[in-house]
Amino acid sequence: MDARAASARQMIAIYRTRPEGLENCPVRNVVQNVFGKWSALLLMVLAEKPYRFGELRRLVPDISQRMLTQTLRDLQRDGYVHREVFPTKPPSVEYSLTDMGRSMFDSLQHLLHWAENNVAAVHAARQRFDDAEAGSNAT
Amino acid sequence: MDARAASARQMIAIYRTRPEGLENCPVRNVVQNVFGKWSALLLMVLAEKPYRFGELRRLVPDISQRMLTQTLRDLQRDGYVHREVFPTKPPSVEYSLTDMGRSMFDSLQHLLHWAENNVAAVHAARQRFDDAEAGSNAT
DNA sequence: TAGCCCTGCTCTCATTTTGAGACCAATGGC
DNA sequence: GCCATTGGTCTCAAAATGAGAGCAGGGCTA
Repeated sequence: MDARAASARQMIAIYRTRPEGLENCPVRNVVQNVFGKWSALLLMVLAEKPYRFGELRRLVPDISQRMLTQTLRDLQRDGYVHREVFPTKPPSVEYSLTDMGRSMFDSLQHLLHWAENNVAAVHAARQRFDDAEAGSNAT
Repeated sequence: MDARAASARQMIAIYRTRPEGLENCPVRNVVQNVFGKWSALLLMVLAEKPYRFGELRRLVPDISQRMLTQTLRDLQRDGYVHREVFPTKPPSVEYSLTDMGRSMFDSLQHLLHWAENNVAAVHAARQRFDDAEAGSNAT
């Protein structure tokens, strides 16, 4: 009917033509990395300006060094992030968004803005759900 | 400078004012659920039309029944999905997008469309990365 | 009336992913 | 010599996920 339904049908169609399974749906394959636990947050930080490894670590203190390394490498592999090593002593590494990363982030921004504008509505929905659940449990 | 950087700064600012940690960043808290491994896919399917539990299971065969139940409950809790039980024998359950779910999905769509249009570019970037890595390993 | 199937789940256990923190090499300052 | 810096990797524990059995309540068929 509308673009929304058409897109869903298209993705489902792509999906169902492949008996091998959903891993082969190309759209999902691309989106999956952006949906990683830390990906969006790092992209958001890097959208502001380039940062060094240690700076990212300080800006996002609840990420482990291990996951920071891994997430940055995944984003670099997909072409969203550029990694540049400077021959200082000790060597420093700077991460920045590529043009493709900026292009993708512009699309991601719509969802982030929706979230900013609807935090209260989502929290209200959660509250209603939890209250209803507690009520039915207490019966 | 632009909206992109302003939004990042805003989120980082919200974040840094809370010594308790990033879990309290309201935007991240909301977005996290949409970024779940199966959330976007289910939203996309439900954007087409309402479906019953078993239908969703057949449409997305590589999701486990456990994760389907759990993801649908999370989406329902956040107010994106409506769950309705019909008193048939045996009872059947229908899941559909709420108005809020549709509103959110419209924002998510931008990213999905970007992915559809850039699958080839991402795959090319991955190929370059993997080739470079293999080359440096073989040195 | 026994046995089997359907619905939409939940429970258990194995595998995978993530987190916490130690360790590393090279260098600079004291 | 000794400790701190850089950007990592390695190991082991905890958490999330997958695979598959079990379950309740009915309707079929025989």
